[in-house]
Amino acid sequence: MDNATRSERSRNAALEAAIRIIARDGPGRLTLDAIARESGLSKGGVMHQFRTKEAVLKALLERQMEHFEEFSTGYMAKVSATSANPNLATQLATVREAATSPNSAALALVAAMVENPGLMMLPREREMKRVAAIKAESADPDLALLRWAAARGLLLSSLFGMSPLSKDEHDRLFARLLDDGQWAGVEQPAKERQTKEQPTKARAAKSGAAPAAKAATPRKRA
Amino acid sequence: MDNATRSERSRNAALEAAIRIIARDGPGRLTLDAIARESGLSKGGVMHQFRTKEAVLKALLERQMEHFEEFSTGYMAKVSATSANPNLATQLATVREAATSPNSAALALVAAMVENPGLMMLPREREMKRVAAIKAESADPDLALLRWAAARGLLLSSLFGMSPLSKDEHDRLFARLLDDGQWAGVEQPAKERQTKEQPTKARAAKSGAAPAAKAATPRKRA
DNA sequence: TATATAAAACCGACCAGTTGGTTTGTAAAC
DNA sequence: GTTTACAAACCAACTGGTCGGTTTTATATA
Repeated sequence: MDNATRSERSRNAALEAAIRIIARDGPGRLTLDAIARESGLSKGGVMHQFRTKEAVLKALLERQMEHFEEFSTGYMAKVSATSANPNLATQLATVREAATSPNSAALALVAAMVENPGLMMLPREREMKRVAAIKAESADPDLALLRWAAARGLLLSSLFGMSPLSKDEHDRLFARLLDDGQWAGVEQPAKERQTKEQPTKARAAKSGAAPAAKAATPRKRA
Repeated sequence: MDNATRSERSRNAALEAAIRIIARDGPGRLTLDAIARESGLSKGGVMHQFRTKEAVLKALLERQMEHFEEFSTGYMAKVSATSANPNLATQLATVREAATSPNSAALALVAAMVENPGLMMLPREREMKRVAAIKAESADPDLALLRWAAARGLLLSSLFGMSPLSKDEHDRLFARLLDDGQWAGVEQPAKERQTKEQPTKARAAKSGAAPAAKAATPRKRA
């Protein structure tokens, strides 16, 4: 077999084994020996492809980021023409994809954080760009951010096995998040937002009692 | 020194050391030896207070849950009279508290998950009750769930060091989440919600295309 | 109150197993 | 014939956990 492809096959086998281990046994069980066992390679073989464990983690992260990047750009291409906020739509859809995909490669992220929190820098930086794009395209940046945050909440909760929601609810919520029409009702032009809530706790109700009233309020944008 | 208080002081020292370690070095670095070193106790001393590492984790979890439970009930007492949805308000405030508190004890959760995913059962069950209460009290349960999810998204993101948001934005978003008046505009009575978004991926634009147009669409309720 | 004794809290050396990583050897690809 | 891909034995450091012993506190007795 060709040398280059042989190498790539081994790298691939190792990384996929790693993901399998994380998903099955938890991030704490991801060791080099375990990867060797699970992939069929010898430990020496694994170490030949990745000089350190951190290299494995980094490769795992990059691979996952690449995967979702791909999904992202594909989705973006489809909606950028029709959507007013394609970046938000794309991010929401991507997060949903991550939450849905079974062996969720997003587990790589968890593993990375456990072992070496510093590695989180890479995804965080990429995320900052995305958030910036979302804010830039939105008539109400904070609302967009909140929709984005909600999606992430759903994703992370289920990723860590602490989601109290059923799959049905999960899907329904994502659908509503993605539906721009559902949110137009609370949009507020960036600056003139009335802040009726001071950051201190101990009171947060005041309004909200008569829910239907506000619904009819007309909304325009620049 | 009294025996009982001596014990409690040691337990306390160990648990606080544990939290410090998780926050500083990541959950993967939490070992019994590290706890001993960091707390000033000897390893034997630590082992005397906690028979196994799992016992440490469990104690950490329980302690954290107790702390937020306390905050929760306190907040609830204050707001239950005036708010239309006190459970949601309380949960939002509690999550904000967790996200704000510096040494965030919520890290215990991460550590538990890494070491023994089964431990997540306890917090998840408690969470399910809370979510049920939130749904029960709300005129638009899904909207409430989404506000709840957004709060969790903000919390978990910053907890894992992957929040791309500034502290200012963070605070502002929580404030808006808590303000019921800001959300009345999109409330929809539980059942007759239009689902224009099927859960398959690869298409989610269709609607939302002409955003302003849709915004004017009247939404009525029973 | 003084003292003997038990019990609890704590220490630190130690154990077997595991960890990330290295070294040495070998067969195939170049 | 040199480099590349892999295997297998190996290593020091560390892992969770045990154990015999020392100190501190509690209790009984006189």
